Amino acid sequence: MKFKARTHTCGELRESDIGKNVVLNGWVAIRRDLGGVIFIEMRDRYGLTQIVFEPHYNLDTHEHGKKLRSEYVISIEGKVRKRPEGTENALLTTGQIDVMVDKLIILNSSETPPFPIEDNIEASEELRLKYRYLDLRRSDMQKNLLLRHKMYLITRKYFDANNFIEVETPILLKSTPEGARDFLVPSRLHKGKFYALPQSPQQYKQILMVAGMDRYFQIVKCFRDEDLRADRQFEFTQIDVEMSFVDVEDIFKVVEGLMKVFYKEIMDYDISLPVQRLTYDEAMEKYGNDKPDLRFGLEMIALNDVFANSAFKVFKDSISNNGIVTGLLAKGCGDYTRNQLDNLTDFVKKLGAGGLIWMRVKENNLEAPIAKFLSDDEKKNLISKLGAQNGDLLFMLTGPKIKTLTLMGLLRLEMAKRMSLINENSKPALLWVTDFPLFEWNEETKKYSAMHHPFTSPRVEDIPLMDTDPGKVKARAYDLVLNGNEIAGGSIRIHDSELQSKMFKAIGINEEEAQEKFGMLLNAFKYGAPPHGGIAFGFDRLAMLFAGRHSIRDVIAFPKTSSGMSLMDDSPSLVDEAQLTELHLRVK
RNA sequence: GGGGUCGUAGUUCAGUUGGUUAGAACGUCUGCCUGUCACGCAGAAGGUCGCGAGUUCGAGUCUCGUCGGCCCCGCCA
Repeated sequence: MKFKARTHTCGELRESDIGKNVVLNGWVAIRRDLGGVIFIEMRDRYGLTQIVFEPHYNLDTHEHGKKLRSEYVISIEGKVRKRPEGTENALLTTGQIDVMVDKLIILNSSETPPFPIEDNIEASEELRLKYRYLDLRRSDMQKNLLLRHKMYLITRKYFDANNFIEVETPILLKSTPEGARDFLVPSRLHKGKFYALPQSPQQYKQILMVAGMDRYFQIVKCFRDEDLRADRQFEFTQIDVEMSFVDVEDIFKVVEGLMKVFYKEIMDYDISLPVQRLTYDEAMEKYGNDKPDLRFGLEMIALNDVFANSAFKVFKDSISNNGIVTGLLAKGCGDYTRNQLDNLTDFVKKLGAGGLIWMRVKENNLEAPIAKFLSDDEKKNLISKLGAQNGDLLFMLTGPKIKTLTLMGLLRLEMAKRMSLINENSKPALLWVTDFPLFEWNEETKKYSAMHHPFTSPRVEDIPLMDTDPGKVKARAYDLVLNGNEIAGGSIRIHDSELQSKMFKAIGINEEEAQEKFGMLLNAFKYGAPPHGGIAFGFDRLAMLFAGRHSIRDVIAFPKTSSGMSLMDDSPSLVDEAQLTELHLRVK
């Protein structure tokens, strides 16, 4: 089918183009056939233009135009005309003009789409994913992909300007049991052996430092076979960064610089630097979360000293077992009904809490089922410590430290929702969380494991603790948090083999095992590894936040559902027996 | 692995205590209509009530199972 190259896009024509003969190519967005005259809104990536078929203007073309339906692909030639007085459409950038059609070529017809191609549609996400090519035809989604594209450019420009080099690393590599579950790829040539897809290019980027690349970055796909969430997909994109001869502050400077450029170029907003910081311990104690949302306060308060000598058995047991009592003050919520409170109790119980202690503050006293177990002093101290006033509601949780703080952190978020404390338009709350624990106690294996990864450097002053009290060792690890979302995480790495051995020993990996699992990196380190460190951004999450969305699926062209299916291509799927045989596999 | 929630026309939804022929809006189709922009008017077609069992004289509605979407906990170095 012959058609001419467009002279203009569908978002381009203005009053200054009146009188021009133009060619437009695009889709039929909306048809309004008034019988004697047909109006078509023609759409492409750039916008909408109203084209007009009129019998007096061109009888044959008008006749032909009657065939048009939604989403037909057309090419038209016509003359730009000023719209008659009073019929301009201020909602369209092209609303001052019409294109009177001289010639229409129908390049393709279309079945009626299952949902309209427009913004603010009510189609279910399931349907949108099945017909993703139609979903992506919507300007809403095209805007998101355009934003993503812009972010790739900003990223590459920024790192290039700062002397970083983008290097690609392998997609097929050795499986390492540490960390997330690997996606495995069976080897055809090596019977019974497997490659893994990268969870991140961690070891490769460190090796690039050994190779003297000095400053590396990469926009890279990573893969983790873990359950999906609104902000987690099997495959996701990182901005991966590594630098030599640096300490924490150098990394922060580079990252903050990038965030500044992002905000400036995407939102035209000047963020104030440096970004504020909290240690992991502070974040957990005040917000019950290692990625706290600081757009609102609602801080938790540790109450162990208030109840240090409490006769209340629940507190007494908890505190003597090294647990914590944490409190949360909900200002002005003293009028919550018993039903609402039962509902909140249910909320924390379902998350694993034993129960929820609540108290209404009334006439400078506390009204609650457990009030009778507390001494007058305790009540007084509790009120003053939380800064509670009449009409307030307070919550307490007690139990093992991290678990209890986490639960209260979830209640904090729930209360923030109920109290409407989260304003989506408030200024961005950027935050560094620092001094993460180096180790994490694994109850199942009864062993310590690396919280970040086993190449993370401890704080120098904590190195002696690695032998005596591993739980107390802090790492030179950090996360960047934006509005309660972890958007980047990294660490200064170990580059000294003696310290590395100590690290492996602490997490119960002997020399032989270390060589077997991490030999590539350990061998490289024998030949002059510079001190180095880095960070990796969750690119999709960042794009999601800049797009003002609540799911990374909205900024990924072809995402999977929360059960890991692709509704458009119906994967995962069964494969031929022959394929399995070739790969030396048998399905149990 | 666990919790919550949803699944009815192409789409978004309503559907009472289990009871006649399952409704509405939008969309689609047909006819009329020369300035619409949510075009209008008149009419029509369109249903495996996710799927499978069970209870019942009778199931969209109740029970069990199962599949799928979304959210969360666990998990995600």
